[in-house]
Amino acid sequence: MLKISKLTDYGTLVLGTMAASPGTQFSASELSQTSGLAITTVSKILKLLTRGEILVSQRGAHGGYQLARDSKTISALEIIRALEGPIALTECSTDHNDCEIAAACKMQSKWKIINLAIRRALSELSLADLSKPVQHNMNIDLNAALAEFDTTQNFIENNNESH
Amino acid sequence: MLKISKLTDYGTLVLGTMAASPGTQFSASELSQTSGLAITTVSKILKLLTRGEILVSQRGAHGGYQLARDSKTISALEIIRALEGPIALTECSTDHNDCEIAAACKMQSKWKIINLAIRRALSELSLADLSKPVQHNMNIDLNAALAEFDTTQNFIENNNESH
DNA sequence: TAAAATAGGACTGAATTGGTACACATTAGC
DNA sequence: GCTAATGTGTACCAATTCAGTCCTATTTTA
Repeated sequence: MLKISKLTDYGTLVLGTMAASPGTQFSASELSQTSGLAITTVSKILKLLTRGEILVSQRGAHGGYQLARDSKTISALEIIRALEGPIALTECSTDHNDCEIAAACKMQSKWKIINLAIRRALSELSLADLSKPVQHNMNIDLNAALAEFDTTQNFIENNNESH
Repeated sequence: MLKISKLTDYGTLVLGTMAASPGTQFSASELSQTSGLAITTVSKILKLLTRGEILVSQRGAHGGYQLARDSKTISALEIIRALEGPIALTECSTDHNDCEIAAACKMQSKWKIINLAIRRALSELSLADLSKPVQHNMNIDLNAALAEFDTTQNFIENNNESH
């Protein structure tokens, strides 16, 4: 619940190391040593982060990884999304397409709004913020999130199936 | 990731129904019907919420459940905690007591601070807020959370094992 | 061409989650 | 008291997710 997976945790650790030396290229084995994590695990993380366009990779001998851009422009949300996959906003459509529990759909589960609010806050939190001593106010604005949510919801209703 | 489990989602649905009629007692089967959820599932939820002191139960024939107190004084955090168990703040001590990855511990994973901030915000969000149209500003104050985190951390270090 | 490195995908064991089942305890009403 | 209705507790199961590993390309440097 509201938990960050270990992979993401490790990811920020690794990214933190990289953010400390901008423009430097690190190999997976280097990062494995500095982080104390198994090289296989680090590789997996680096792979995912590259796919998420947070890192750029250089293949071949003397290859490695480096940050795709300034750590100030990399958000916590991006990192989470890269390492834990896209965030399922509308899990309703996955299971029961006939939607027996219409009442539940009606309720429009406020959690989604809260999630959205949190997500919004995370998107405003940069890797640089994560690496430095915290001196940052995360502001979660439920009203803005609600507006965003409604837009998404309308989109879904206009384009999709039941409920 | 940062997701609310279905059980919690269902839980707020059920609680929402109950909050709409304060002081009324509902049986599990009633709530099953109004929510469209299986009675077994609803029972499980109600049981957990009772254990979490969010509901009070009346056993026997014509028994049922009702809110333990005013919905304004029931926080989203409590609901989550009741339905998803205590939030593991210090997962570090669970796995590797010898703590090979000291570097990771050093980093003190800022996620925990963020989690704490979110948790703090959730504790200020009441069931009443969840049931009503949203007109509420959730404020996540990382600095306050950081202070709280440090206190917890010191406590752990003073009373516990390695690292 | 050999060595060093990333890329992709498959696989596995463990943990979590959602849901079910059943035996038991309690109470209301006849 | 008996019985039906209802909550309690525990155990269980299937499905999914998660963390981690491994193997086989592919790319690049020297």
